[in-house]
Amino acid sequence: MKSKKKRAKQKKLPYIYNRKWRDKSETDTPKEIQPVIRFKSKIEGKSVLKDLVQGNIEIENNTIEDFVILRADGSPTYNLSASVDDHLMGMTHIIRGDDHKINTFKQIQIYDAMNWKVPSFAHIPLIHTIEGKKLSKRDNASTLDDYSKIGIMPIALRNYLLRLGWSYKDKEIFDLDESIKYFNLEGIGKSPSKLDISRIYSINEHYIKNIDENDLFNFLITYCDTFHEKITDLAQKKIKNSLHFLKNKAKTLEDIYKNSKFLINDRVQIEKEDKKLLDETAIKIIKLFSNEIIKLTNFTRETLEPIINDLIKNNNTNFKGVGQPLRICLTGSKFGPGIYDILSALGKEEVSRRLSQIR
RNA sequence: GGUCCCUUCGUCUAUCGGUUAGGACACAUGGUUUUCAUCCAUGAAAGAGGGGUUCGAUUCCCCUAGGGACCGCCA
Repeated sequence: MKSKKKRAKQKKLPYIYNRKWRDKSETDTPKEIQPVIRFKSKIEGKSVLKDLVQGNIEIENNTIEDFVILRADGSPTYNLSASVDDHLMGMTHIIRGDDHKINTFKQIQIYDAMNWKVPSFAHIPLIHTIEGKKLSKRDNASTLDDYSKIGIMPIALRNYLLRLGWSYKDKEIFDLDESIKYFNLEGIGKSPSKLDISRIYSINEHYIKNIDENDLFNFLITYCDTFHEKITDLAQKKIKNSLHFLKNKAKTLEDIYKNSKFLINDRVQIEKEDKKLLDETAIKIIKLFSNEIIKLTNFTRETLEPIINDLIKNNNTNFKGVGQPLRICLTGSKFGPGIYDILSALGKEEVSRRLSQIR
């Protein structure tokens, strides 16, 4: 058989099992081989699958070969196992990928042969990569874990996947209750859709900014524990208090984590590139700022703003001239949360401590 | 190659015979801003092609093209 198949492929002819043993009796079986058991599939006529998504699909029965249901070792193949299992489990609806369409014609014949009630089928289109091919496990962003790793929240991915290949009017954001309430088979499109990572980021960002802050906090801590580092109770407290501004600049949990690093680590590490930005004037401004804040009893935006404004005026510079050195000294990075957010999150003592280490 | 399926902006999609073809993401420009980002405004951007049916087709039918899935003693 193997050789026949090869020949068919070379000649580019359709291969179909020749049904050689279809009508032989059991006694004709050669003794020296372990036979497989094939299903005596319909040869005449057509079959119609009333698919809940795809509509009616018609196929000539003779294009379905006598498929194997028991292997040589006696174990059942997928099509037999799936049919039996689904029947025994009382399945009423089978919703699965498009790639199972042909199997359905085989499985329906098994149901019929057993006189079982045939369930309803819905074959949903596959998800394609951006290149337009079936998404497979080999693709680097195909598993849930891949998305968790980059800080995509489950609820965001759920929302994205819900809207991929399905729609309800112009609605884009669905919480869990709405997903259940509005989802239906009728809204599913027939053509495969491509996975668009920027859309996933965008929805994730929406959830980061709009869900309850306690929920966000829990997602974040779980994420850090799993993929980065264990966050101490003290650091957790600091993050929780600052989450309202940390989340503003984030598309992913990873972004929030990065923005929180200055709260997690007490030691500030300044990159070489950034160190260059701390020239004489910058250091001078830092010193002046340090001296000013010592006098403060309240350490808030209201009390800090006049100090910074004076520094800008007296040193003939702009906000960047003061804000950037401060940010670098306090967080080790040019980028990050707003300077007043950083200052009040760290508090007067910590700010003084970090600035005193600059020389 | 055979069988089956699909086809509206770059992407996800709305439209169920009559619309300036709508929205969202992404993109571009401008504004706000304190870096990065957010936010706001504006803009560019689509019915694969050809035939029918019809007063009228993105919408219904046919053909062509393009794309996809399946073609295992895998699931």
